[in-house]
Amino acid sequence: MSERPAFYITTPIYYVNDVPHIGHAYTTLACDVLARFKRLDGYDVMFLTGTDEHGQKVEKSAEKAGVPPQEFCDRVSARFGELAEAMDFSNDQFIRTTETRHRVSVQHLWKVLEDKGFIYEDSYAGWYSVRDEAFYSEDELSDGEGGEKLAPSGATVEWVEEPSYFFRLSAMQDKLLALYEDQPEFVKPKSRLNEVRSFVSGGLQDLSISRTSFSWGVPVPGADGHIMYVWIDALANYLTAVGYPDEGSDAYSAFWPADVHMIGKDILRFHAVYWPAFLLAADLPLPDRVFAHGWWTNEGQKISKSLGNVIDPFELIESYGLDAVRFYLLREVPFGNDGDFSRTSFVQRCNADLANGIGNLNNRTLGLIVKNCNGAVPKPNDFTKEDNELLSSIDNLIEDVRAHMDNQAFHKAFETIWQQASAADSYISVQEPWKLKKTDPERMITVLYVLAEVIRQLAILIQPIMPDAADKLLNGLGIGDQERSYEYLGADYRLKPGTTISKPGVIFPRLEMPVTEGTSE
RNA sequence: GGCGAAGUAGCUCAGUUGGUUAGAGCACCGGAAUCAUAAUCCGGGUGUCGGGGGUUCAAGUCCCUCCUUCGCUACCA
Repeated sequence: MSERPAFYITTPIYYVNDVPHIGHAYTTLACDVLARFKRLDGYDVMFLTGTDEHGQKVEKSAEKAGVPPQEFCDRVSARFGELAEAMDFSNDQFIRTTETRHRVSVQHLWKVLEDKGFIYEDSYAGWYSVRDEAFYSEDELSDGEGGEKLAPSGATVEWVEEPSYFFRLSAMQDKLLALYEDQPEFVKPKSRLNEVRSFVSGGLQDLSISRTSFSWGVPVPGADGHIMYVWIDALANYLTAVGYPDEGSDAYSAFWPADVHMIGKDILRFHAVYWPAFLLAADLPLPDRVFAHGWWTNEGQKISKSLGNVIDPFELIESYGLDAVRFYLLREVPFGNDGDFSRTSFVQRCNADLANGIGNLNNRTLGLIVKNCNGAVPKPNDFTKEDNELLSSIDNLIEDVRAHMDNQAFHKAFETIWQQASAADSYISVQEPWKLKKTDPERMITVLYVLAEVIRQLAILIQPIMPDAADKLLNGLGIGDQERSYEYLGADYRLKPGTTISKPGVIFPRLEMPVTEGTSE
């Protein structure tokens, strides 16, 4: 085991009844950036993602596709693996709930909960619509012409009862409220904590956690015909991945409890209420934080399959390049808020910050060095006040960036970094090295050195969000693979004079604005 | 209906415990420069801080009220 501090971050496991879309890419990207940041910052990181593969919908979809459920899962799960590859995600594991290790883990967790008295058998009853495959509560129903009950969809419903095991969620209310009180950052953003608190304050009903009406799931130990129903099965993946039920394993002792469960706001309750309730009941340590991010709209429209405006991450990468896609998604919108995806804002953002910003800064600086310093990093003379101001602000930048990253405030972290790129542009305009070439070549050398050093640190800092572009920038400055962690930020590892510099290529291509469509609707 | 959040520049948003002429980025306009992917730099605000009332020497910031928008209000994930 290493001496480094551990950091465990998870995405939700994605349901294989769906194909990968921008929402999946977004959640996992946020985790990827944080995971990469933490690795560079000296942490031993476990970054987990995967797929949720059980349930009636999967069973039905497989049937429809004419393949066994497992084969269906293999097929769809692979698509999420392809997304991870296309997005250059650095996950350490890809868990699937159909794996044996997960069955063992979740059955063990079940038994623990049962032994501690949190599980009991009863029957689950309600108004069920066969057509909608869903239960409805009494107040959602309306009366049909023949006196029968109708669902909001207009489908007829019938009263059904099936035996089911229940989890005593109702017994956890006080403990949960105490959790939100004692650990107010357990749920972020804060508005989500308010929602959760108000939900729990209103009282909790016990949770039905098994089914007998279908069979694609983890069998309930010692209860023939029962399979586990979604929550315990799905959420327990976070434990499985680090070795549970072997609480003495290296992975478990290093990584549990998780530091951040990253989720979309749609599954907040399950992570902020059910999950800690299960863990409290099982006497297991609780994760530090559940972060619920917002949703994307597409050009102002709500995204839905029926509207046909789903954003395909593969297509985006194809159109704009991976660096731009990764950057835009986490820079454009305050993380936690909903955001609107638009081609115009995409192109504007990427051109302004990437092509015209860091890309241009790199190009003009290295271009001047190649032309005027024999293609090598020059040896600087004494730094002036202006030089020291620029250098010291970038030497200390990691402090602010780290604080923002620890709050999952990605947009602020990047804003902080880009402010320095902007400061470097101001600096180069004031110093005018292209004029110094004739008037004071020694001074020119120092100015170009300062600029190149700023680029070195900027490139190190942006590795988490744009690993590929950062790699190109660092290669351009001759920075070796072993000199790219955050240890190498600051004044102690300044750029080495003499390093060969060649004419820079275009790292951030300028994107074309989308053709404006006619104003007619 | 109940609970909660929010309404600040054309757009997206910052505005600590109330305290000098309300800020940033983008967009826009003007000027400069020409090393660079025609990129960059400097300057420029045109805001009834949702409406109304109140507390205060002083309110975007506190109180009341009204309007608008959004979220949550349990077993699809």
